[in-house]
Amino acid sequence: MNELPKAYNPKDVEDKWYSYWESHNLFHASVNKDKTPYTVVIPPPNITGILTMGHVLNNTIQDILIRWKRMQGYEACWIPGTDHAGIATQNVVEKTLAKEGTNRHQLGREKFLERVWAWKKEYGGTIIKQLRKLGTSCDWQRERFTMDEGLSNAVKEIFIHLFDKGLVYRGKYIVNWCPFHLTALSDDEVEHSESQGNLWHIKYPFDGSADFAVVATTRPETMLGDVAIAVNPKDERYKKLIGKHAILPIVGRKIPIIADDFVDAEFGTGMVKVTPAHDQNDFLMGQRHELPQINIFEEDGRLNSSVPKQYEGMDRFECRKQIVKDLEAQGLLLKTEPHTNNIGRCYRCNTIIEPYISDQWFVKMKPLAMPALRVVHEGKVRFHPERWVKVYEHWMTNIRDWCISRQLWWGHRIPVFYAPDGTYTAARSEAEARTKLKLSANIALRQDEDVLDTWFSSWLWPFSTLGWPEETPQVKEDLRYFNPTDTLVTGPDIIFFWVARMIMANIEVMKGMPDKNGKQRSKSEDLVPFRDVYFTSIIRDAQGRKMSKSLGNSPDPLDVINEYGADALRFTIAYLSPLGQDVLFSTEKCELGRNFANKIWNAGRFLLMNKAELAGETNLNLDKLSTEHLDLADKWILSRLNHAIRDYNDSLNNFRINESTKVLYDFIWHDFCDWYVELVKTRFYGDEPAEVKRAVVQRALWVFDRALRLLHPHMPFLSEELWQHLADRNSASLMRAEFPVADEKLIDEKTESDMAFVQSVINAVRNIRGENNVPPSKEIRLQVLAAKNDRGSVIQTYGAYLKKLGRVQEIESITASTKPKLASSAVVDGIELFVPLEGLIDVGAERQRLEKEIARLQGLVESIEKKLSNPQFVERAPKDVVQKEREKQSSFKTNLEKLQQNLKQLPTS
RNA sequence: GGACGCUUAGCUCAGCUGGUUCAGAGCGCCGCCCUUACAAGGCGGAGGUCGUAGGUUCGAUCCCUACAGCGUCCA
Repeated sequence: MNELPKAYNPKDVEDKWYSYWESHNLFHASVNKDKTPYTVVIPPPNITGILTMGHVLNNTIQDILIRWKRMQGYEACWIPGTDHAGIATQNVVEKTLAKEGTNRHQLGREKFLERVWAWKKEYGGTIIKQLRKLGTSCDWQRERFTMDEGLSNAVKEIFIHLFDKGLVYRGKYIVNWCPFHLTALSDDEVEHSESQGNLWHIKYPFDGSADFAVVATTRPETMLGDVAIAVNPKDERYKKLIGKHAILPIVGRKIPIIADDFVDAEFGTGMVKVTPAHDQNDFLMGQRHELPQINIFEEDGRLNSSVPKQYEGMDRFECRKQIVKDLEAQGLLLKTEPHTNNIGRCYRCNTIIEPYISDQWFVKMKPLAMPALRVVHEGKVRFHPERWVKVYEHWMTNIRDWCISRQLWWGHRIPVFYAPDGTYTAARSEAEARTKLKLSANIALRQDEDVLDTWFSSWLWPFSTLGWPEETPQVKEDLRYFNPTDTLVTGPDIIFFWVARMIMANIEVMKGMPDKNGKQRSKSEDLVPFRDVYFTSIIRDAQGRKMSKSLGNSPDPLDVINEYGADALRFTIAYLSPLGQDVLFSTEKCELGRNFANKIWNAGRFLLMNKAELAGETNLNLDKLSTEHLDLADKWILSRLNHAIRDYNDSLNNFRINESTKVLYDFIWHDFCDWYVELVKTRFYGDEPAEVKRAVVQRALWVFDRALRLLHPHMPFLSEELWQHLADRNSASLMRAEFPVADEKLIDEKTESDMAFVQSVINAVRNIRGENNVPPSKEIRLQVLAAKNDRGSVIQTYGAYLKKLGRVQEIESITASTKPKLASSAVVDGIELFVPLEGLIDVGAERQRLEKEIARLQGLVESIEKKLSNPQFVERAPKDVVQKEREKQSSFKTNLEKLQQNLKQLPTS
């Protein structure tokens, strides 16, 4: 066989294995009654997006989970797909049109949508292609898009369902309006931030009096739409003014002074202007007092014709400046004080949101929220980390209705049809609408122009991707089998946008769905979309700043993969990602994963070289562990391996991704490479019979095979490549190999403690060498003064290990009377070790070394002394704790005394 | 203003249910080494009174309270 290259080169293997897996259909899952399903739906990335580090983290975690479960024998199904991203996509295409000197209005709706679809076809799959580079084992046959036919039907269906149930309604309300995108946004699409502004105090003269009211406002331009002044009814200062009128400056409108509890007497002067068309609170106040609504803005934020001529057409912020100037000129501006206010901005374009009255569609959320809150309280949906439950709870109990209409073209058109007389209904088609409205066939209906919020399609994702609302046998079976899905991996930033709403939709739609055996479930049972939600960390740069395009601090994952390999990136990001904490990432950190990959590669390379050497062409069967000629190192590595398996499975079961990563790292690098491979060399190169050597190499390969299985979910490419090299796999793939199960019988404390002793002796010898600066080339002898315990025999038996790993040429037993005079020494478990170093030893350095160790032991002895001399400790602490302390005490004391003797023996130079 | 999280070695962070030589890892740093898998490596070493002040407990990095600093979300 060919020898492996000296360093691991990811480029040689990644694409090769990805296409192998895909062409062998290994990612596909289908209903299999003999297996338990394990399902994950991908958070669908935007078609406009490219792969970011956030996606890398998120999808690495999903792939780890899905590969792990798949190997464990679950029918593991990971459903991928993309999101049509209404605003973002429309934007991209509009920008292209602008470059061509045209716009969507010139093009018309139909032509424009053709352009968007064309764009989608060409660029919309970018992120999906990029995901493959990461090694994601998605079932690509199930890939969906929120605008494909099936999902569009799902959107229609749920809209009609909610409309008929009275949970979707239309109304004229204040909404968050983006003057750039010319559309309404939901509350969640508005991002609030503090900004430095002013509080302007403006005089409003009373009608027929020289006196005036003073109102304070942060938005003086909206006074053009004022219809009242409000005070708190309990405010003694203004009681007598209620019912009187003032003259609105500049406009000259006569407006009433009203009383409303909402007014905060502490704010400003305690008198506020009321602009029902441009402020949420004023809107509600206006309704209570039946005030008119005067809309002063065009959709793009310029002033409209309902204001005095000189302001018409002005931008809202220009107008603000002008109004302030004009008020000042008229002596109506009393003062201007700095004021910090909270400004809402569009989450897509950062434009300041305008509260704007318009006709919009809403979903009544309270009835949907109640069961969705219940399932989280009942633990049917669990959050990891759990603290997000509180955030969820708070939002769900204070939930507001969801504005779902958008004044865009790219999206699902609202399935509502209007009759000439103004009546309307929701329906699958115009014909159906006519039937519902009881109209004759010759009456033409008009469909609503608006489209739905993108999230109105993504909240259906856990069941729409499985084919709902189609009713074919295939879809029915898939839905029963794969829904509820198991784990959702997503960012906490979309807990309201998406997670909460999916829970609502699933409960609402899946009501009464038969279970996977076809058994009808009760209508009162809440069917959740997923059982566990893992909230990922947010990826930041090394300085802790959020990744952003404008800062340019966001590495391109494809560059990182190119430089370090996909496995290295996956491993590093998983290693850095604790549950619920942010991740500070920088590209160089991938050295961790790359170095680890290279280490594993070389361990494999070493084993394969020896396999060729010791077993030749013999086909070593790696299915079964050979238990012939087991020695301490073998038993030890089996014990460690099973520890690692247990810890790995435990950590993933508890969603501790970074911990599972550390288990792999420590076991493979430290236990396997640093110790086991080194120990095994003594047998490979020793003088045992060939048949023994074959057994040893078989076992080492077997252990390595299990290590690769453990590693596969984290590092799929590297593990597959090496696994294929270990034995003839007959076109099998590691992807579908059985995941290791911990064998508790092989976890052996005695073996581990014996081995720990051997390691301690080796460490002691290495320490002597290192501290005395004895280079590896210098030969040293080890003299052992054994106490009467079984440690002595361990040294006897495993002398070869000490020689190899401690680089000792010769080991001899001595007695108290033959202790060397000039030697470096150490004590391990009461066994005294001497390394005679005549001519090499720096006595001063050796004294220092011993003194340091003595001081350390003295510290330990003293602290235990203190504990044991405290009668309350001895009385109240559990017996075994006290007993352990006593044992520690005596062992420390023995070692301490011996060290002190040896120190005394050293000549004082 | 409310809720939540964080503060441990020079840097980035583990440390899960209070007691195991519990004070750890990686990087960086210092010394030795190209030892027949790996210099992307091996071996050894230095570095921290676990944010501050109290409390609970026989015992606190860990539990409680207050405070400070940082961060996130909501209003």
